[in-house]
Amino acid sequence: MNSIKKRVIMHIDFDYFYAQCEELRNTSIKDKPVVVCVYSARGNDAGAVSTANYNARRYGVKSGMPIRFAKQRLKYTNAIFLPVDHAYYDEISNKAMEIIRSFADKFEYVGDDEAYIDVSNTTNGDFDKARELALIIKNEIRRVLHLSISIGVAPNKLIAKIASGYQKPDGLTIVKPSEVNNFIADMNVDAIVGIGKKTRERLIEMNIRTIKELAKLDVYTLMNEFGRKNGIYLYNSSRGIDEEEVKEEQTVTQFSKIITLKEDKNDINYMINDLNYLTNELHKIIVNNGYSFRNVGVIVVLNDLNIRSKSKSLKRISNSNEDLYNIAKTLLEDIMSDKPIVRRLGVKVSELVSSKGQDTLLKFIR
DNA sequence: GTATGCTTTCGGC
DNA sequence: TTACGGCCGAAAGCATAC
Repeated sequence: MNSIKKRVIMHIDFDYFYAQCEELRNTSIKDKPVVVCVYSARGNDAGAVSTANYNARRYGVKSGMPIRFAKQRLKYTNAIFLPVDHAYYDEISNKAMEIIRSFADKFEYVGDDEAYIDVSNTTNGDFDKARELALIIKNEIRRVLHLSISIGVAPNKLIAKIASGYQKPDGLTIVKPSEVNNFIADMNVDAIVGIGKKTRERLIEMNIRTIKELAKLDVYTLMNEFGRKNGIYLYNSSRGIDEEEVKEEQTVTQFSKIITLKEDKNDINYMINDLNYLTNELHKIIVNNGYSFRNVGVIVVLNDLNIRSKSKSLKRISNSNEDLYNIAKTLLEDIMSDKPIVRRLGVKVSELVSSKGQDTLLKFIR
């Protein structure tokens, strides 16, 4: 029968992924706090924490934290600090994704440690079968790769994503269609992807904090307050409704490259070498992936960690290194006109067009 | 006024 | 006491056109 079938969507999330990878190749560190770090060029342990295992998290260590802060917190432990090794993590990620894909009707890669799969056909819309399948996937990933993952199973991507984070690590949370509304009712509105700080604050002003409170508003009020598109989105998602498909091919939208300067600079003349390096490296990435770009941006992080950015859309697409450098230089001159003290410098390109692409080309012919 | 698209900032991992 | 990456996509802010 080809009638309408209940959708069964899984969101799969690898637990503390980078740190877990490190535990894999050196099992002796497993019982210690493990902190995977991105060290900057400044030495002295300058840099930030990328991921930490749960032994480290118990001490309040979390991603984004300065490395030296993490060291302070773990001073009296036998903690292990390691530099990120993306090549190695990618290798493991690829193997894991291959296994997950083999169980999926449709597979969507989200990142190194995250994927959605649609298993509506495989499970015939049956959430009990879905639970068995999720356990099989977890077991298979554990058997082959010795890796633990968390899975959320739900009727759509929105709820599956919330469910995978509901119990971690090594979690499995099933939310059947009839359970969706109870599952989200008491959560804060920002559990919904798409509700950020501003929207949350505007809702708080309307005396709305939880999803069930949000669901009491009618769609006209929401459209009036947040615009047509956002209003409808809020109306639906507060009811656990989300029609987004699991997309086999999700397209890259930007590439960027950012570095921490060896020392703070407030003079563009001392930043030109770095800018040249960044645009050259970024250009290699663009070319290697077979893209052209229509937007160039420059990002600067000041010594007080405030951020400034400028970007520019091009009249026509380009893939030239000269264009990239010249535009980036102009943007940087603009940013540096009042001589702020700069700590980090980055360049990005967006509005990408695959050079081999067919359909994508059409919309750029004017 | 609203919808759309472009620019800038935010936030997760 | 302080301490601070490198990416990405999403959200927010703003400009422009009807």
